[in-house]
Amino acid sequence: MSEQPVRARLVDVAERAGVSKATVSKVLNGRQDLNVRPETRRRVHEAAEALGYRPHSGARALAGASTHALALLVPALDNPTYVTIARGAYQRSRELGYLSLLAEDFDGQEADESFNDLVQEGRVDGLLIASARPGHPLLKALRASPVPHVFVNRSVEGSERNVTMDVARSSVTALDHLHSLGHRAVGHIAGPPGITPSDTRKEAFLRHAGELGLSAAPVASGDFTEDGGGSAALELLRPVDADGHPPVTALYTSSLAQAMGAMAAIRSLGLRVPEDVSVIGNDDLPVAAHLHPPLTTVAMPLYELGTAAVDALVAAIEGAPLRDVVVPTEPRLVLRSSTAGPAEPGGTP
Amino acid sequence: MSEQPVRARLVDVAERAGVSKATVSKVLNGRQDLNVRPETRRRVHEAAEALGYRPHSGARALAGASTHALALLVPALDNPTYVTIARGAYQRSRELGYLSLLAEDFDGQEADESFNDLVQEGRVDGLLIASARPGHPLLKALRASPVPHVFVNRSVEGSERNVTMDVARSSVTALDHLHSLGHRAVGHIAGPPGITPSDTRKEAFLRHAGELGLSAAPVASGDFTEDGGGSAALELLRPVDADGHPPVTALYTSSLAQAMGAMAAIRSLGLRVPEDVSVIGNDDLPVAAHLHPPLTTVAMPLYELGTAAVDALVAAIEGAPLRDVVVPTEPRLVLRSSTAGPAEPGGTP
DNA sequence: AAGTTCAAGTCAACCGGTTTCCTCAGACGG
DNA sequence: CCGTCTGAGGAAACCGGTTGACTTGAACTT
Repeated sequence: MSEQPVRARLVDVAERAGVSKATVSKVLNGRQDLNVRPETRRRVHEAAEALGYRPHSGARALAGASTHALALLVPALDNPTYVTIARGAYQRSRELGYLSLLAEDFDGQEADESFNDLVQEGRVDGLLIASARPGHPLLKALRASPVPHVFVNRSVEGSERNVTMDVARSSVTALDHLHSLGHRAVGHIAGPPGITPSDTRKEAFLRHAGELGLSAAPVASGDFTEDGGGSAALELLRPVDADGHPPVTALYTSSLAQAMGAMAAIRSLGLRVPEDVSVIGNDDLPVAAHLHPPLTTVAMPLYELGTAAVDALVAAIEGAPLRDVVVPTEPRLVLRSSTAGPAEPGGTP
Repeated sequence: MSEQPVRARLVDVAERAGVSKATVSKVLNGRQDLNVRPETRRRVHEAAEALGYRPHSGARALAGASTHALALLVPALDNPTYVTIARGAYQRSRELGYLSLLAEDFDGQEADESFNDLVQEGRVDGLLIASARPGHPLLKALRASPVPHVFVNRSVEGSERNVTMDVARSSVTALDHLHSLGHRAVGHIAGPPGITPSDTRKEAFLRHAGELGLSAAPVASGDFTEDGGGSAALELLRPVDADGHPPVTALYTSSLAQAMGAMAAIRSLGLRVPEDVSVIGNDDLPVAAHLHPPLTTVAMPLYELGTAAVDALVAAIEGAPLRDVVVPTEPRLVLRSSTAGPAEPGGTP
């Protein structure tokens, strides 16, 4: 029954604690430029607690203080990669006393709207942007109205506010695995060109393929979707030779959806996974274990990417200078059944 | 260059249009209790446009008006079902001049926090709740502080504010399909007990199985996940008889993830989909087409569920009385390759 | 001609916080 | 004994909107 039917306000807390609004505000915001007796401090906290006081975010924002809210813009919510990042961001936000709002930014379609709704209307203090790409409308808006913001996963060249993972390393990990199984002709299904993690992964793939001395390392681009992966896979697997062997014996894809599309494409050519073609995908999401066959992946620190991005953004909001950050956790190989040694040359008909 | 570096405020618009703040506010909010000359009205709109004016949501909320924001609470964002609902909600919100915020409510874990952050701190005008279940902490909080809210998909008995789909019909559609293929023993993988769409689907399944005179219609429950579907499938498929035939020749699952788990379980018993066991899943999400084999589904109007929920909630916020709503679009069978006629009795070894 | 009505806006209080500048009492130094 | 300093907290302005009461000039009645 200590529950009030109506919201408790700052004055209510002040009255109950026997002090003024000003004092309550200062105490609850933990300002150290202030002298209050421990006893008073205690009374204030007690009153706030008892009344279940929650500051009105609008009033706070109006008074020139922080809204204690961030927004995360992701390009596609049906891509579990972003959901994982979002979870990390949400959790870390909480820990830092911020609320993180999630918005889908269909590759720029909604960017301006979201920007207006969230930033211009003063709902958030900063932006986590996972949907950046060259020419994105948001980039212009951000220059006009310089809200604190960081770029997550997809970086923006020269912005000095990118929070990313070691994606180059993921290509190396994937290739090393396939190489150690005996594969010498490996194809890579990249994401759309121009998107940084995609480009970086591709360059690292080509470089390391050279270092390993692979006999073939073709690359095809496609959307991060099943269809994108499917058509890219067909590009890489054709033409099959007289014995029915495709030009590569393994595929390394940029997303899980692409891996699914690639596996379907492989089957459509009458080939099997992994007997004829091995497949390894990026990002170890729960579904990977439930595909047929279960997919070998390179696990990326997505959750951690989310937390790191929030750390950087909150620091920026609180006045620290921004700089590029790469989360330290290394990509990790998760072995399942979609990769195996290649059929011996001239082997099974 | 019409871009101002600083936010335009109401006074700025008023000044530019040569009227008072009050007039601008009334004009922009389209209040009809007001007399303004069309000419004045035009000038106001023009000025607002030119300055790129956006009302500060906090100021607005503080002044006792609406924040023009809603929140959607979903139990799991990695379930694309909810993402689809969220998209419908988001889109419809926009059309109605609201912003819809998405929050993950891990089956009640985060409910109180979210409630505090969003409702108590005055960030939103209403709640769309897709994560309801009996005993959910939110239900108590909602009674204490009666914010406008509706329950989406998962209904709350007697609340008179449920927005749902015709899930009973989806069971009928699925069963009719399997029956027409010749299946007479069909198992159903239900969701966790106590969650309404799950219970309703199950009851409809049993009723219609009776109407069709099926020889067997066992039900097993499991989480909406792959693992949940997998273990439920094993329950239903065991024991296999001397010929290796399981007790049912088809499975109808409550979620796509369950269907994936079920297909893996079927294979683990050395059986094939659809030759030995057919599988049909609920909700036609894009991935369904890319599974192996492509999954036959019952398409539910998820997007529309999202839009209908927003319609109901906004109506409630604007003062209309609430009532239960069922979206009119009927479940639709989407035929793919995971369903086929059962093997003839005593057929393939 | 004076009173009434109405259209077209304006005034100013208010929402719930934050922050700057003050006050006030007691301690302390000279 | 008086001036000053300092610790502890208060008064009030302000943020940017909304809203109901109020003003004003013109037209319309009687």
